Order: sequence, then structure tokens, then C-alpha cells
Amino acid sequence: MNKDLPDTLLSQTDITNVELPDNIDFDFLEAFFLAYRDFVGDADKTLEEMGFGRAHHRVLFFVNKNHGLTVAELLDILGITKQSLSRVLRQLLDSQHITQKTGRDDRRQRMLYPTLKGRELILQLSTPQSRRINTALQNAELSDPQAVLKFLTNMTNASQKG
Amino acid sequence: MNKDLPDTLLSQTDITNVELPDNIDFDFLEAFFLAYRDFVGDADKTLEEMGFGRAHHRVLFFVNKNHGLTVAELLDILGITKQSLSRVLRQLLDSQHITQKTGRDDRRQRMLYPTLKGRELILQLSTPQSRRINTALQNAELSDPQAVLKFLTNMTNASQKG
DNA sequence: TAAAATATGTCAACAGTGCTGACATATTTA
DNA sequence: TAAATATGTCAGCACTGTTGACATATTTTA
Repeated sequence: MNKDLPDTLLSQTDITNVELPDNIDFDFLEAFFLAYRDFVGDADKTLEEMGFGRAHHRVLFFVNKNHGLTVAELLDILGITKQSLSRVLRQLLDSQHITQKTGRDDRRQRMLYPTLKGRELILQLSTPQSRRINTALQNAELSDPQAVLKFLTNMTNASQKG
Repeated sequence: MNKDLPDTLLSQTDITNVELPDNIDFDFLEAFFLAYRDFVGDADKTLEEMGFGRAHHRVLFFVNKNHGLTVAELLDILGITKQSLSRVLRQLLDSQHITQKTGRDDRRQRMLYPTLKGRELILQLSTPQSRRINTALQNAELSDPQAVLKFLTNMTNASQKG
């Protein structure tokens, strides 16, 4: 491949030693990526057995955490469009992991609730993730473990407004 | 939709108050998701202007962080297959953000390097992410900010082995 | 009350990024 | 020399995201 160029002699001006201004903690960026990669991976095996993907996990997670969530609120949290949500939510309704109730105040709204089946599934999905977090916290020898939660909360756009 | 059921009377056994064993910190799980969602979102606008996606970002990030990375090493870090990588890496090579050199020891290997153009791009992509992290760390009032990095490092599979 | 706005749902087409399987080339190792 | 390895490519497919268009039920506004 790329037989045109004698690639051991590829333009040395590209593989450059030019110093760029750089006050960026790449180690931290890397750690955040790797941490999240393995964190979400904890649930993959269970999800695959259910025929679900990570999108189902996220939907079920937030419905479980926030009983009575409306569709619009869920879309806002997930940061996706209703068309993206529809397929995944439809499957979770069909599989009876989630149920809907018509809104009391506003009958246009669909309030979402996890079923017992759904609650059991999200517990199963969350358990290895929670265990990973607890182990990581313990081994980090933090004087104040709550500070890590505060850091994570500060990372969201919503928190940066305040 | 779903006119068959009087959904205000949907099976109350599904919307259950049954207590499940639950020692899971859902707030922490949520915060981690939201933090990562907004963290990666920082780069989206720049990526879109370049005609790139988040996969390009990840590839360029690790090549920049680890000059001379081989393809196999990169695949291992990213946790994807070579077929998945190929399209993205091909585009980054074509756009001259990354260059290859044949391995010195093993001429089968392709050692990957960022070009000056690539280094400038990854700096541009990483700057808002780094700023977000620094602000979040400061506002978390940590006695030891390095402990957060340690926590994140502990979250990876590799670290859990030790 | 009629019209406009809102919340939700659905269809269609498409894009980005992952997967598996199969096969090819160059190079190194046994 | 034969087998193993590192890489690349093609084809087909799955999951999850997008936009645009349109429909229905309900609420709000004029």
C-alpha cells in the first residue's frame, strides 16, 4: 500500500518537532475516555442477551431514575431527536420494560415508568458499573469521595451556567 | 395511540412500589453519563466543520498522544476492529492529518504520526475539553485534584487487573 | 369558538460508526 | 520453505443517530 512513496523518507516536515502551545492535560483527557469506554462496556453482555443496545440502556436508566418522565424531558436529557428515540422506546414498551401513562395535567404527554421487569433489568445493568465505580473510588484514596461526584456534575453544560 | 387500553388504569402491578435491593448510586451513574456527553460534545462543532466525526477525533487524539503508535496498538486502545478503523484512518491519512512510517524493527508495521496539521487540529479539539475539565476541577474544591485522575485511571479494565 | 401552538407518533431516506467474513499482500518467524 | 503475523480492502449488515414531512390529540391563544 502506498507504493508511490518511499515512506521511510516521508516528508520530515510533517513528523515535526515544532513546539505548539500546549497547556492541555492529555493524560486526563485519555483517562476520561478510557474510563467511560470500560464503564459502558460493563453492561454490553447483558444487553446483547436481551437483544438491546446501549441506547436502550440509557433510556431505561433515565426512566427508572425519574419515574413519570415525559417524552420531551427524556429527549432533552438524551440529547437526541424524537425519531431516534422512537425505535428504542417502542421496543422497550413492546418488551414491557417501560409503560406509559397519559399525563394528568396535560393529556398530550406520555409519562414513562419502568415496570418491575424494567427495574430488575436496570439493576442488573447498573450493578457492575456501580461496583467498578466503588472500587475505583476506594483505590483512589480520596479524602472526600463526594468531591468526585461534584466534579462530574460540574462537567455538564447545565452546571456551567451557574 | 394505544387506544385499546384505558391507560390511566394501566396495570398498577407494573408501576410498582416493590422495593428492590439497591445499593447503587444512580446519581453517580447519571453524572458520569452527563459529564461524558457534554465533554465529547465540546468538539462536535469543529469536527463538523472539518467533515469529521467523533471517531476521527479519537484516532487523532491517540496518534497525537503516542507518536509512532502502530495500527494494532491503536486498535487495542480504541477497542474496535481494523475494518472499523480503516475508513476513518484512511480519511485522516488522505487529509494529511496523520502520516505513516514503515516500522524500523518490523517492516510490516505502520507507525502512525500526527502531522503539524493534525497536531494543530487535536489542539483545537482538546482546548474546550481541557477548559471544561479545569473549571470543573476548580469548582469541585478538591483537596487533591490528582485524585480525580487516579479515580478515572482506576476505572479502566487495565487498572483493575493490578 | 376557531386558529395556532404543543406533545407525541410515524414514515422515509440517509449518515456515521461499529460488526463479521473473506481474501490479499508483505514481512517475519519457525 | 511453510506458517504466522501486521496490515489493507471489499461486501454486507446492524445500531443509532440525523432531517424532512406529515398526522393526531390536546391545550392555549386570539
